[in-house]
Amino acid sequence: MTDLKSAEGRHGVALLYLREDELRRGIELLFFGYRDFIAESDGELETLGLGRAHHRALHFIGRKPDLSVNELLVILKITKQSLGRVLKDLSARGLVEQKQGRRDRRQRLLRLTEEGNVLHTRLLTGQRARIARAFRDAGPEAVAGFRKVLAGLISEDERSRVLAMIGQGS
Amino acid sequence: MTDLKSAEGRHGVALLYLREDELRRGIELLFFGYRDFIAESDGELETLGLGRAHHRALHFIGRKPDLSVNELLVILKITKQSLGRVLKDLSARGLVEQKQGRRDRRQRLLRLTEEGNVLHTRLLTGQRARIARAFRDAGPEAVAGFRKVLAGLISEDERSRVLAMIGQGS
DNA sequence: GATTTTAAGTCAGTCATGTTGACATATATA
DNA sequence: TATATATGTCAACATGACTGACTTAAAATC
Repeated sequence: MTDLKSAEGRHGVALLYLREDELRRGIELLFFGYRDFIAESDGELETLGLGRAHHRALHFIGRKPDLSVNELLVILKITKQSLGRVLKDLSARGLVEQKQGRRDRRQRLLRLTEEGNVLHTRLLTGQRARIARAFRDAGPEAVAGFRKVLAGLISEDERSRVLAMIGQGS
Repeated sequence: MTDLKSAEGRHGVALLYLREDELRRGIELLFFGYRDFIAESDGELETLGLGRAHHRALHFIGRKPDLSVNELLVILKITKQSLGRVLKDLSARGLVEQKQGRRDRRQRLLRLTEEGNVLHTRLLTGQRARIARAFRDAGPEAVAGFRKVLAGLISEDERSRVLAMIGQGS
């Protein structure tokens, strides 16, 4: 009855799920859900003297071995200098190694060491457990919706590229 | 055929959406979707010399005026010292004001000034536009699924409290 | 009424992670 | 040969978190 601003479709149909407070709920759910999901690995990382930045790099390197530094920069959207520090830490701890590219010898291709892979797997397993529980509790249709909405939140000019990188579907 | 680890239900039914790579996709979608969603307000904030921390505080104060400092601390899950700096900035810029609680005079109740409310509205409008587009493109069922999954990602021991705070449903 | 707990604020120091800007080196490409 | 690209590095700085210690005022409890 109240608070239906910008929630009327062009046929006068009330699009209830687009009401202001429904949008606010979506925004806040994203905040709390993301926060708690991401906080999960923190304990494990802390014992190793690593942070979330290291985790992100580890994730994308583990996911696609022989990734170039530049590809990783594009994925993470941080500066070369920021990533440089992270990679130095990971190398120093023997979690990541770099080798010269064969086709392009300017490139330094990144991959996890065996030890790095162990950590990557351990962290990923924890995150998968959490998201798997949420997925299972919510059911397959909900999961499809979850993806659809998140895909729509990705910057339009990168969406197709990002979705292609993430994998089929979406 | 391949990669069905932990994706078989106890009846042997392949729960495709729980396959390892589907979970990974979910994790990555969350990363990219959240990142781009959150990055949106940054420009506007930067021109004011404010950051995301200020935005979060502003959001929850605007959303529930006369919030106590402690309530805000619980919501944001940061330390008193971190919040202190943020509130000092917001007060100094005349965006937030504090008044003594009447029932409990130890409390400092927070609310936005008129100017603070203008900024809050401006930022929220931008975020709403983005999420509204994603919601509209995805449709109501997808939105319901989006919420269901995100609610499931919230820490179990706080979930009901957080969901109650966010609002009806979910 | 005295004691303890709670709400809030503050000072000081540290850490993680991001930023700019400038510059160097090796290699690929035009 | 000249230019562009991929990477790395030095230095300085900003933001937003943290810990630990301590204060003040008010409420709650003994």
